[in-house]
Amino acid sequence: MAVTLRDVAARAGVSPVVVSRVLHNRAQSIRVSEATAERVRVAAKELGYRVNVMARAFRQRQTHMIGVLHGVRFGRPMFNQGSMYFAALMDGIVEGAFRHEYAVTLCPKLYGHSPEESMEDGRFDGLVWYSTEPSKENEEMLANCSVPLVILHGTAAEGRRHPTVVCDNDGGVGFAVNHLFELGHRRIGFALDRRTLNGEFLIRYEAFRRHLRRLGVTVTPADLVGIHGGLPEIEEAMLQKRYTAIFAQEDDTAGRIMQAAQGLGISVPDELSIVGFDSTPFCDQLRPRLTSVRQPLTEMGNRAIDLLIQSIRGETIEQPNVVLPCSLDVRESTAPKAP
Amino acid sequence: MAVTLRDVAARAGVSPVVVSRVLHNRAQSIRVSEATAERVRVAAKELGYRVNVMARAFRQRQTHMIGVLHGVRFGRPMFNQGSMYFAALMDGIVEGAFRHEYAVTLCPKLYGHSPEESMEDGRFDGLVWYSTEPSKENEEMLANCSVPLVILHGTAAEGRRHPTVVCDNDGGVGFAVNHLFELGHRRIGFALDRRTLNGEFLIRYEAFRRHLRRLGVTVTPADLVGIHGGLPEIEEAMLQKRYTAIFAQEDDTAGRIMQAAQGLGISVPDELSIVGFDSTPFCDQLRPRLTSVRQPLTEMGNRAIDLLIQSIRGETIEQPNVVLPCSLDVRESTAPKAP
DNA sequence: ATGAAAGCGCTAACAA
DNA sequence: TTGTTAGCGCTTTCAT
Repeated sequence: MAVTLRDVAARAGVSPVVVSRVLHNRAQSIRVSEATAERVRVAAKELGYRVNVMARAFRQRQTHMIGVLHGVRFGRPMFNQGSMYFAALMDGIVEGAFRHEYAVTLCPKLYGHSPEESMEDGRFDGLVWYSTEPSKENEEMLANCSVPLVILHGTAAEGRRHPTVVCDNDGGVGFAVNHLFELGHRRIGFALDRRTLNGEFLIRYEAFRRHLRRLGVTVTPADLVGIHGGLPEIEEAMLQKRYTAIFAQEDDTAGRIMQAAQGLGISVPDELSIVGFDSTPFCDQLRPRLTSVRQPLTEMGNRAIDLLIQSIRGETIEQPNVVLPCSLDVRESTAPKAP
Repeated sequence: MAVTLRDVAARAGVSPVVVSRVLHNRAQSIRVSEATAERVRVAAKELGYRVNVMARAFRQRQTHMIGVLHGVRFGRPMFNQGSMYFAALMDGIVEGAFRHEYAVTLCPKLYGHSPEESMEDGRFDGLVWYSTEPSKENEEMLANCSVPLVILHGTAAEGRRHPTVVCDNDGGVGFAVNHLFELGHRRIGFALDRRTLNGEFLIRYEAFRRHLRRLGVTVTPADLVGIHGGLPEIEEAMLQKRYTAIFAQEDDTAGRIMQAAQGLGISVPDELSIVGFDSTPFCDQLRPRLTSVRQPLTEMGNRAIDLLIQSIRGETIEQPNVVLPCSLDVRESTAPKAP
């Protein structure tokens, strides 16, 4: 059996309360004489005392643990797969949490059928929700959550009461559009994969249209290249719509388009320029390497934790809706429009 | 205040024990009549009862949480950096843990100055130790740990009492050596970075020598190319020792050598073939892409959890020292020896 | 400065 | 089948 406060107290000839105060109390005054305190410290060391964090968490209703989740209808998160999105995000989340002395937990129940069950089972002081899909079900879950929570990839505009962190999608899309425009492109398509629709695609699509209009380029709804089956839509877009450039709102999608284009004998970037979104390491694995809008995922995770800690502490958050700037990583998949 | 067992019991007109049995007991017989049980379930639902997992963990001395750590003298783990080693490993660990209904926690205390303090503070049912350095300090920590623990990248040979999981380093190195030999290479160096020495480098180095001897190639200790400063050692190895191939026992190191060689005007793979170890996504980002021995990191993490769960359950483990096979991913950094 | 009492929510052990 | 008792280890409150 492990050594408890009681044991230390007995050895030091004091009550358990005193031991608790000496060893664990972080208040300015521990209200114990230095002599007694020293006796307690010695006893604790001799016995090899170690606090039982579960007992403490139970008693204090404070676990110093943060949970990470993303709503239903998706499987468990993968670090080393595809665009490494989750790895980049988690680096920020873990860094932030560690900075505040919080642990980060991946809990199977948060990725199961009814995460709402476990969101408030006393396990987590706070939650980071990295929403990929703005479904009604998910919004309800968020609305009903009584534990501090921060929404990543979300905005305030949707009537939520939780703090949010998002990248400047509009600005990011602007970089991509400007870049393509300056290269001489005028026929530009906006591509998305209907199977992995995220909560930001609409914002990005509207930004896309707005920025092109600003530059005097006409865009029609037909310029939205939806991919769900695979080649057919891409083929149509390439051959019939005769785009000279495509902006894909996710790197994965951009990669698929690049592959499809090459399969059709269309040379990238000579005949078709492609820009992706996220600028994950995946971009460097494509041939040619993918030009992409960089979303500051790690910093977003970091900031989300800052907001979460404030929320846990009950502090009022002056700016609860954070928007972080994007940038453009120009690689090899974009080139001047062929004359 | 949250709804407790007591509240449910009161509403259902039974004692708290009955509620506990109905809602939480997984034994074959809950020893409660179906009528009562139903009443309890209804009451629980009406009140929106949710178990307090901290209270339960405290009481049962079981947290269903697994901790991940790596010993002292290293910082916090990064997912999206360098070779993505940690991401690959964690995918296996998380998958395994979720499969057994365990949560995985990254705890700042496990990466702090004295992880031994927190290894046994009641927080974790078990630990996964992915050791990178076999220091005395770390071995002591392992020896003293009273919580179930599995060592990744370790072998039984070192007198440890914990289960271990490791890749077949000898076989993996054999693949690399055979590959280079078949390409005609005879002057082959073994490179390592002294700043990131891991517990397996010696095994790999000895395997390297053994396999070359087997093929009738002489190897001397001078063929060990140590990198700690950077260019100088690499330059010497390239220009004076006139290797036609280098085997680096880590992808990162291989990458650095590739860069250095190219800086010296040595063409890879035409003048110098390079093979790495791990075959992480990093290999695809190098130019030329790096041929590398694949270590099944994700599967290793997965298997480590299986062992850990057995250990937690107190089951006897028939085969506590798992060795998983490697393979060779041939990419672009190796070519036939120039005539 | 110190201690006594009480209880967080749950479940194991025992009793009825 | 159901209930009573007791206590996990800690900290908060209140008394001394």
